[in-house]
Amino acid sequence: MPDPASTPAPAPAAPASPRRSDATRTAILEAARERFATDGYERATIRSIAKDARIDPSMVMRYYGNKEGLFAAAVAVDLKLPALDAVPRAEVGRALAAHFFDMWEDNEVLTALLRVGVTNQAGAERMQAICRNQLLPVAAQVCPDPEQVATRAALCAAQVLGLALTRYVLQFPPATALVREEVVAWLAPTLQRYLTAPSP
Amino acid sequence: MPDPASTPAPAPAAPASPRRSDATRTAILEAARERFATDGYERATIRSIAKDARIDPSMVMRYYGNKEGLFAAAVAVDLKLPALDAVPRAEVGRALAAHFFDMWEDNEVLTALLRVGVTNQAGAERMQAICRNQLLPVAAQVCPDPEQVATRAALCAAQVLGLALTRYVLQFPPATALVREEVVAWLAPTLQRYLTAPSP
DNA sequence: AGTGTTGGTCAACGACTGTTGACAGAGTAG
DNA sequence: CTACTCTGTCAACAGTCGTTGACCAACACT
Repeated sequence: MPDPASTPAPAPAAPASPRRSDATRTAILEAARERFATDGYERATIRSIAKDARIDPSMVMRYYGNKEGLFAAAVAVDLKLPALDAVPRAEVGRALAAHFFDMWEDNEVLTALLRVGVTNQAGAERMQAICRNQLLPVAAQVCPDPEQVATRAALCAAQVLGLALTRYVLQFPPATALVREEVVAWLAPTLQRYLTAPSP
Repeated sequence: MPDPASTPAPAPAAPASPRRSDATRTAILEAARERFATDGYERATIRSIAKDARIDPSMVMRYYGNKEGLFAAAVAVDLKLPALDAVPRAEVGRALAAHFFDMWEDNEVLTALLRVGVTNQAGAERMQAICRNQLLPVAAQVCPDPEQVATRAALCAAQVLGLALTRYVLQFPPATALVREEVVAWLAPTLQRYLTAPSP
């Protein structure tokens, strides 16, 4: 049966089998991440990715099946969110804002996912899954009402994604001019209120 | 000299010349807006737009020159922002939040611009121009420090665009489930603080 | 009437896309 | 050495894209 997304490993039970093509595989993934981040899904062509990785386009197909498989393999996001019940309740907003800034600032995977999610259904679902699996549990640690956790997490996501959009994708000058402390200082009270304030 | 974006009006000084093809022209623009809003720039093909408008793809080229010209003609955004110096200072956040919600809710041009701006340079510049020409002057009416007007307007844009992204483009369930009063109640204090609060 | 402009259809072009299969060297096990 | 798998290159496929120009019908003007 065809299984294009998985690697054709000879030993199916091998947890880590170093292959001679690992260098090529990672080169493809790196080029793919960069292209997806700067061009979005449609304009990031397999040919351009292959050229960046200095290999033939057919290698991409062999190792990752098709373009969707390549995207799935290239974009794996771990937000590395800290446990919010370990920080003082009045500082969760600041902690989240600082963490998100640091994650976005040197992680082109997040930009790639944002750009792709806007025009590609699979990308949008991936973003939704990340929010549900990674952001929601952390929000649940500090939200007062369990019924509102999803709403409050979505509001936080909206604020963070909105800043990422204007800063990294649209590159509005006032948004790109902000330094770390400014971004954190402006966003912290917003996230704090979305997470812990009583429902308006 | 080629001037593909302008209409080939016989009388160059005529302010309003009703042409026999006006119905076709508006049909093209409506179909283009809808396609750009749902598919983004790359996947909204001229052929699909022409099929929606029930005409031949070559008509699009004749009337709007090329795809970029079509986009420029189809997406003309007027935020219709109210004068903020006319509302009580403590309510500018709520007024803005309510206005943006009403604008986004039944205006697919805004969704089209957001989707296109993420993958198309011209779209991004268009968004930036709208913020600069329409949002900035209104923000200047209520911002305490003239030097910070651009920053505060950008923060408001980030929050509004972030909610639009999660609600209309990515369609996160918690974001789409919010009703008007909830959106306004959650966003109003944020916009109020971004516009009028002292610099953090 | 005839003549020129405008609205619209049709077929095709070159370029580019994702994708496929045939084929050639490098590495390894027997 | 032989046999075989793995890695990589090359050429081509079918389809779609934006775009163009030839051609015809409907109208407007004189």
